[in-house]
Amino acid sequence: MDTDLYSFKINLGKRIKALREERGLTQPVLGALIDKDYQVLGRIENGRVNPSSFLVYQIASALKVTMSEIFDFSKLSDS
Amino acid sequence: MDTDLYSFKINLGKRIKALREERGLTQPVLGALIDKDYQVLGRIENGRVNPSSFLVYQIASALKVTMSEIFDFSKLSDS
DNA sequence: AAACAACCAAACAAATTTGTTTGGTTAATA
DNA sequence: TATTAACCAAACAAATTTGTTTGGTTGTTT
Repeated sequence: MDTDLYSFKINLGKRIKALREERGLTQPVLGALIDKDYQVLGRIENGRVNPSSFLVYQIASALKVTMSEIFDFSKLSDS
Repeated sequence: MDTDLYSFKINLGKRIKALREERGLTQPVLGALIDKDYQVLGRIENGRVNPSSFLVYQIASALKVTMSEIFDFSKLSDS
């Protein structure tokens, strides 16, 4: 479920981090792929921001996953 | 193609508008479903903003479509 | 030990989105 | 004609994201 903003940010961050690590990419390397500083990714992965849809779209493209894949929070091991 | 921000906003807006109209919903009605003024939707549908991922997520939920469905710009009749 | 890479997090200004109000257009209807 | 609904668009303040710099931690390597 989890439809509030706080949980959304946390889950989105976890999902992006998991997908990035599955591909063996570091934040600096993924950042270079989308032309952003690694701090931008860190902020997202740690759930501190609600990133723009375009930014998530760019991340999905760089990770070669669909948007639905990124937002499929059911794939997260519930902490 | 179309990876620049300008095209992204235009295409995202067209896609949301198309999906909303397919369901016979008005901006005020869809707005009520996500507890937003209809002007917020108008701004998005007309490509004037790059909405937050959470907002798009809420719209997708209200329209009962996946995020990939919303971001599948290939389904747009090329203007 | 020193150097390096990866990452977290805070801070700041600048840019943008968001919430809201307002005025206008168009089409349908009473 | 008058009214209503739907929509576009501009404007404004407030909130938030974004870009960037800085300092710190951890683990690895030389």
